[in-house]
Amino acid sequence: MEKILLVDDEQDILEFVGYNLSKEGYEVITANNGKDAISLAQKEEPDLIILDVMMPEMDGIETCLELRNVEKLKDTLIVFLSARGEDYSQVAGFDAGADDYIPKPIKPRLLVSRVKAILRRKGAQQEEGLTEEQGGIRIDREKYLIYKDNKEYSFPKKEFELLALLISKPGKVFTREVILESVWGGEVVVGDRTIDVHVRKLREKLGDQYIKTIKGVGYKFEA
Amino acid sequence: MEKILLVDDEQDILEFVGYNLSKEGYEVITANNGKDAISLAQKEEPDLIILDVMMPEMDGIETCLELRNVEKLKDTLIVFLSARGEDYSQVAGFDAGADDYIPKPIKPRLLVSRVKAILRRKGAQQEEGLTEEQGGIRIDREKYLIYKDNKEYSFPKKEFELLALLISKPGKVFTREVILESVWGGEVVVGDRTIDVHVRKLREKLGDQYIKTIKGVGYKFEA
DNA sequence: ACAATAAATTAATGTTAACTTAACACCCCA
DNA sequence: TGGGGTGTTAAGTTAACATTAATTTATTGT
Repeated sequence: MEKILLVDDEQDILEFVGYNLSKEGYEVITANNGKDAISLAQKEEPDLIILDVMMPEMDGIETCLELRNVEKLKDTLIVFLSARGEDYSQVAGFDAGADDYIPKPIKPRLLVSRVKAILRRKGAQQEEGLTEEQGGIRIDREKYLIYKDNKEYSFPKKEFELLALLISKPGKVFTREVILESVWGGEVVVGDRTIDVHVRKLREKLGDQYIKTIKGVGYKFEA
Repeated sequence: MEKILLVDDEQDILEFVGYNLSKEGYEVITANNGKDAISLAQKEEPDLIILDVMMPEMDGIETCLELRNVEKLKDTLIVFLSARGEDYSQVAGFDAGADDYIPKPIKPRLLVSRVKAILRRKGAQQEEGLTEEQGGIRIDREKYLIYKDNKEYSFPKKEFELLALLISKPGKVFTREVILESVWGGEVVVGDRTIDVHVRKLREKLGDQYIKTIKGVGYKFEA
């Protein structure tokens, strides 16, 4: 049974969303602020965390960033609840490392289908982890090797990590912020062109067709 | 239970692949040439068709093209089996309307995980398709893509954000002021015609019927 | 420990798509 | 019939990215 941590300051929402999810067979645990959420998440290691964006003291974005800094929650799924119109929250949310978002007002059916979809995607990724390849390129973290056309290549660390990140969710656009955060880590500040140059190297080695630029947004991998 | 139609001229392959798939709980039916495959597909309407590229008389590509001409098989999944090295078959196969391909020699585990992945992708599409679509247009923020008539388009950022805003509340009129605030952000001051031009571009790409002008008020999206 | 080599970053400059502006056409209504 | 509001096109401008080389920083081998 999949475990979902629900975080919101409003008791109503916790009950409403919690009810709908447990009805579908999920195990639901709750917290009503960011702090509790973080400690509870570490103890319970849920499969999915649903965070309200708007909360007093520590909002969803902030909470999300903190969660992402916890090693064992690195690939826990995080989904935001955000009011329509707060369009910015989507962008900011994805920057903070969210995997999806659910618009308010909450419609039970949409909620449930989103949650199902995202958990399925995760299951899919884990299952495919070792065997599945994307667009003829396979990556082996353990051996630190890239396979393409039956040949194996050994990439430098940063290039490897960058490729691994992009390929981990083919099609998804990763912003520069997310890339920096994820490949270079928290506080490191590197120049503006560093990512570009690494992308260049990857394209040089793999061919231009794999990594696509979305101007003003970021980069993505495509098969 | 999902139904898979297996097409190959070699009895060995049919048995080998068929065995591995039915072991995983799929219902497997078989044909050993293109002609039979087409008539069987029409009768049985399988969820997935696995076609060997190399077959006497009518090869996989040709069979695939014919299958794609049958209305009720339009979105049936088709996967090719092709010998390594016949790299071209991938290209030709995808041109013919294939959804994936499995390389020979066939490794049972890869085969099964590919089949699972592709059927899951289909399931996901169908389920998610319903959630956020307006008038045949769907927006995927994560991939930064617009889908219309099963085709995907990549829009520049401002156009994307503008469309996303309008489509977020179909029918609602957004004033120029609100649009500027939301797409361009707080303090930016741009000229009077800027929004018009972006609307023009969207209409050019999507067709005129979607974005409606309310004179003296603003713009809205309509299905 | 040192040179040799590779990797990562910065710097400088080129390139281009995206965005904005400008100029004018149109249309409807007072 | 003229003015407010919008549509259209093309031309101008710029922000973002690409590219290449130079420089700094790590890693490796002896």
